[in-house]
Amino acid sequence: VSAAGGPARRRGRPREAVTIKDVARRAGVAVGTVSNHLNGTAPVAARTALRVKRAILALGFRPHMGARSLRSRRTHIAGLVLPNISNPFFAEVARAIEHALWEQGVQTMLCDSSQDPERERVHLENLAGRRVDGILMISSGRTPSARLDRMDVPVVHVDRGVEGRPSVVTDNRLGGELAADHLLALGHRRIGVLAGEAHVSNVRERLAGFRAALARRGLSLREQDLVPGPQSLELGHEVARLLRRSRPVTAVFATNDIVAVGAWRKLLELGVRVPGDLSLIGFDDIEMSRILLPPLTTVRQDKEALGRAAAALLLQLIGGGRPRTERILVPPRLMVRGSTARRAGGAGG
Amino acid sequence: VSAAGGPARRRGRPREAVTIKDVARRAGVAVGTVSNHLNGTAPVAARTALRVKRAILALGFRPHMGARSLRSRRTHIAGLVLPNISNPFFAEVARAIEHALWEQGVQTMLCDSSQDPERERVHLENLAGRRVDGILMISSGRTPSARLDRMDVPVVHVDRGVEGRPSVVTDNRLGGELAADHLLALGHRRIGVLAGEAHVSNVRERLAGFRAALARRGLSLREQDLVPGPQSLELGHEVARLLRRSRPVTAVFATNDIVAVGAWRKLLELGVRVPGDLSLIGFDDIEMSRILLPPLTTVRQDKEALGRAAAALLLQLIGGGRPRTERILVPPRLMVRGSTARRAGGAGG
DNA sequence: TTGAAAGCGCTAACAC
DNA sequence: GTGTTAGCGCTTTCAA
Repeated sequence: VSAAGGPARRRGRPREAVTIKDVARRAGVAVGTVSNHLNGTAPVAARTALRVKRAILALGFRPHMGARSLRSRRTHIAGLVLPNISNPFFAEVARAIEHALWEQGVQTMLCDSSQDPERERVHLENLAGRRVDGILMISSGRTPSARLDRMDVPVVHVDRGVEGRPSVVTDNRLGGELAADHLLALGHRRIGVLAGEAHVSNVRERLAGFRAALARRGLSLREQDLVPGPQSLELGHEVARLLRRSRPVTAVFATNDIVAVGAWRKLLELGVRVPGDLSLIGFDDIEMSRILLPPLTTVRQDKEALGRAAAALLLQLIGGGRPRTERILVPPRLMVRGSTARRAGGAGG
Repeated sequence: VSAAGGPARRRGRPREAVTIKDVARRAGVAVGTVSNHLNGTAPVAARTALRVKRAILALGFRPHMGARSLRSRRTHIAGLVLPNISNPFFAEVARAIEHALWEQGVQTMLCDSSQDPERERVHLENLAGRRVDGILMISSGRTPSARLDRMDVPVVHVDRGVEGRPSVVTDNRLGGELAADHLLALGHRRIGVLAGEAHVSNVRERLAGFRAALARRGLSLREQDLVPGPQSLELGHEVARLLRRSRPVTAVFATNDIVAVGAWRKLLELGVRVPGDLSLIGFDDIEMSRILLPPLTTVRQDKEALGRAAAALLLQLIGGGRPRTERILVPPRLMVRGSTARRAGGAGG
């Protein structure tokens, strides 16, 4: 054995990387043995193990995950594609996902698509190129189905489900019903909706549930009382339009809390009292909803459950076993707070 | 040329991975040539290039980034370690960082430390094991310096600077001064502070600036008017304590907007009018600050600039060139909105 | 138990 | 211009 090369001398910043080979040499064993020790692949004699351990410590050896992945074909990375990490709802879901994955030794590659299908495409491509083990995705709602077909990595949709693909979503339809039933029980009959965009699946579902609940009472949503548009504070401001009707609405359902907050703000500016003059209900239950005064009545999504279930489903898919169900529905919960009240001066029923 | 193997038949989910070798065979060229074509490492004849291109398309070949990294010693991954992605300020910075890195072909590994030094340690270790090209880090403030020393990857601190290490931070000291000067100009003399924790560097800096501005007027912050604690809504609630003094404060400086929002909420509950009875100023300028009524006067941090500068600095460090400066200061900006006003009934000056 | 050696998919020398 | 080949750091047969 020649002494050529010498042990890990450190120069400059990136100190000479120490490899499993260096460890083997120093411990006087074969690289395979070090590997076995590291992974418990095969039994290693206690004495040998000790020497290996010492060598690792002395050299400050750290296994190279990339090289490991090349052989094992597992990167222990999952991609997380979402429309906007600054959106508090997505951020909370992202956090739950990151934590759940991390507990299983999987790291999260953050991909912010800005709700842009093209950017989403590039991210998907990059993730595939990295051979990530799987992908969790809150879709822009405009992801071509063919693109998903071509992925040779398991993809689980979160929050915004996609027909026929593994999805973990809140029972949005039920959520919509909860919102409607709550307002109806308070005597409201003329209800406006700040709706969101039709290509976002959960918006459609919430609306469907909402309409169904109205229909059960023989009521229906008048098209003029529905304001579509991207879910944002600005859409919330449109609440003003719903009040300029000849027969204005007495309650408003916003399909998410951001929109509801926008409406809340506008109403305050306009001097419309909530819930005195108008009841307001949102969806999601982001932290901010609790803070407003009056606090916002809303349909709560369990972000933690959403994230954990999505991570778990993805892990199952990666594991290869076809799981029992590929569509997981997380129950929503009505949070009655201060922004909704019985219809003023109404005849009721 | 034998037909053995045949073209990419897809079976099951993970379709037989097609490698550069397959492409080479199909195009009837050497792997080196394919590589050259892919990377522009060496000129490739137009005719050859065309055949390679065709083969790539036909086979649906996608270069394996992992294998590539193993040779090139560049993963094109940066780690992003932060205390809590659900915190709107961190989320906005994270978004700016992700976008800036992405534009340079670098992907972001999200590591949420939950402000926990131990979790932070494991994340740092994982990132090192992955041989990420660099790390951007919003430290828990309790990261042992030795840990950072051991990293053989460039680390850039964001938002919370660390003495003697590459950092990109808002000029927090100046920010603190801006806040104080604003309140002083409005005639306030007795000012309370909802402070945060001393191990967070930017809290210290903001406080120092705040104190310095007071001192210039011959004033000083009385210890009893300073409430320390983790920056959260709950700390904001403590504003009540500042009002129970024999000579209560007329203005309050919260070292971040979350705390300010907590205070705002508490004050509303208590029937204390803002800014009529009490002026309130925050720090950060998160989206929510604009939405409250009255909107919150605050010291704005430019999250976009912070993120971009941090990404740029990290990229420079990775490139190897020692950049001009390793401590970048982003200027803050006072946003005067509705939550501060001239001291009521004060004698002024 | 342990050692030797063959790759994982790709890049980078170096020949031709 | 293009082909060949030696690794990058690791796991995983297969022998010994």
